[in-house]
Amino acid sequence: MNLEQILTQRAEEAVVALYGTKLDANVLQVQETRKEFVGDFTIVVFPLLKISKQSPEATATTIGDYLQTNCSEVKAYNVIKGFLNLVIADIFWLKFMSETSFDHQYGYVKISDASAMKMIEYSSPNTNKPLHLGHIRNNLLGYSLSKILTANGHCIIKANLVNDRGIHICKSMLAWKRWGNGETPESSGKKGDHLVGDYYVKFDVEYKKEIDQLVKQGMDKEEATRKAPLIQEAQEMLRRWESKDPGTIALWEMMNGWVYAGFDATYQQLGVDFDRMYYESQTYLLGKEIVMDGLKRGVFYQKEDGSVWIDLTSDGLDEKLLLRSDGTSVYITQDIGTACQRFEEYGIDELVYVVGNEQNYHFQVLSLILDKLGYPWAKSLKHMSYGMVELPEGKMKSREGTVVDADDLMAEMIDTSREMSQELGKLDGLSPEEADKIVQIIGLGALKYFILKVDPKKNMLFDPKESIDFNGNTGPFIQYTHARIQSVLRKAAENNLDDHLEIDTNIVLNAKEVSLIHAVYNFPKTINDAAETFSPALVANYAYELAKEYNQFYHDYSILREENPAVRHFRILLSKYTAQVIRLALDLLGIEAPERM
RNA sequence: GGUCCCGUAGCUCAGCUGGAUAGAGCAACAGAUUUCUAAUCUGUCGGUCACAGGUUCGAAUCCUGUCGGGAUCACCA
Repeated sequence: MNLEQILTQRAEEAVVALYGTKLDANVLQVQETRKEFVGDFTIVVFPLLKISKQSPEATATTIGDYLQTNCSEVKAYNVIKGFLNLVIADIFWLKFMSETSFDHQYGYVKISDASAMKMIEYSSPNTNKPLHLGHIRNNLLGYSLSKILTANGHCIIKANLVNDRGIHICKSMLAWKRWGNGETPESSGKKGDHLVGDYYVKFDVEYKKEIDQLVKQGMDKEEATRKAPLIQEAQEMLRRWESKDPGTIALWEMMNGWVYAGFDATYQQLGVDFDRMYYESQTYLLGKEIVMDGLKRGVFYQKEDGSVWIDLTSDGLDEKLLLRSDGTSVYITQDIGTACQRFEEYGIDELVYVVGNEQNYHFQVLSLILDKLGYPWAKSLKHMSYGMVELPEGKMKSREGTVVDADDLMAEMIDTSREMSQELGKLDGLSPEEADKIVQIIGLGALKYFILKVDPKKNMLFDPKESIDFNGNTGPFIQYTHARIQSVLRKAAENNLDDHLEIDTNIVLNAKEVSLIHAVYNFPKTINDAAETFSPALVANYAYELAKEYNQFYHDYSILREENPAVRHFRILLSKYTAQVIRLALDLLGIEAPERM
């Protein structure tokens, strides 16, 4: 039970004792006291006036008196209008400090009683082009969310569904066959995913030329788009792929292999990974039987041309196609199949899709269909919907070449962090390997934090100039605070000041110290909230607040020069815990916290 | 047109299960270094929380409407 819950309970007892009325749940609000007032927690008494039949001030004072007398955690109180501010006894904070262990990962996070098995699908790239900034947001969110859910005691399976088939892959294959001259990643020195992406672009360029040509010859634009020889050839290639033509399959496997090698490198640098890979080439036929079965049971209906539909108009949605008139699957058919497969294969309790908000409608429909099919877990599908990443010059458009490539972006961030580190002399005395490592940690920390600090569901603006700022609300600022605390701790160790770090419960805390402990104390709550709302941004902003809090603490005190050993030990320990919580919070974001920088 | 999301300082963002005088960072200006890392800290400037109603002791927060921005409504994935 945390402090807020204890106080809520005590206050409810107080109301029973003083006014003889039992309150409904949630009538009583305990919240943190705002910085400008004295106190740690505040109870708002306005809702109690009907019961107390007293003025706000009198009610607050009466309850304050009771709590001070009967609740050992409450040391003092003050009343401002209808707000009862409670001051928590130092002994509570000191006990918290001495009883809590931060040494192992999440060791002190209360694991919820019903810890669940969850699968979280993220990344989901196409194999016809390299990853870009939008994928970075997806990957960072997915990876961070999986860590946050793990920290809450859940068992998480990280899954990636690779879209490795379809007309877009055939476009790359065709262009490579025609204009590639046997170019490979080895022969060209290009990363495999970039190489294949280049041929995808090449196809588009040539395809456009053909369309223009046909239009010039008087053909209708739409017809030209359909009848251009290149697109027809690509479609023919897709048919050969689907009939498992050996030559086509071999080419497909070779080029996809290049792409996977490229993706692996990107994933590795970004620091994300997966427990289970799914490939659309293996799953795209799933779901058809389930749809046919649903048709038999009358959940779906068939039109005259043989296509299968579901009518969702009574749910405020539209009619949705499930099987084409030629009997082949569409996107959602496959998703129905893979969802069933996953719940059967792993017995998971929840399936989370990290997918952009342009697919909100799709997932709404998917969940509804599965519900109508009678699957009890249909409501356990969760869509972690996130907004688009925009650039100062507008939206990313691959056609207009305004896409920010993931590999380029990471390289740029690292370069910038190297320049800034060098300017400040931070790399002096480091070996080239050490310098590379630190520069990478900081550059990527800046990128990850910049993206994760924003509420996932909102569209965000990515301004490259601002993202490489290392001051203020940024990843490097938090990393730097952590590194500086480590420096303090090293110094303490050198001077043998940290060898018996038990807490003297008689020392008196000041406002800054209480404020810092309070911030540390809030970490588990933050992780819980982040898991419930699918929002790594809560953890990010928490980490920043904590780092800022520590910087203020540090500037007012010469920790190691403090002469009272008990106080000195306490401050060293508080520094240590703060550093550990910062490191854990950054870890939940997939950001490393270096010991020095 | 239907549905969903967003609108908070010049800019980027917090705050949203209703609570006190709406907060940070950037930018601008003024300061701070005998001390553990100045990638730091302190201060000043900056607001009709898009607008209008409603709910109530109290609304940036909840409801309704309007305006503005975005997404989506394919026999694409």
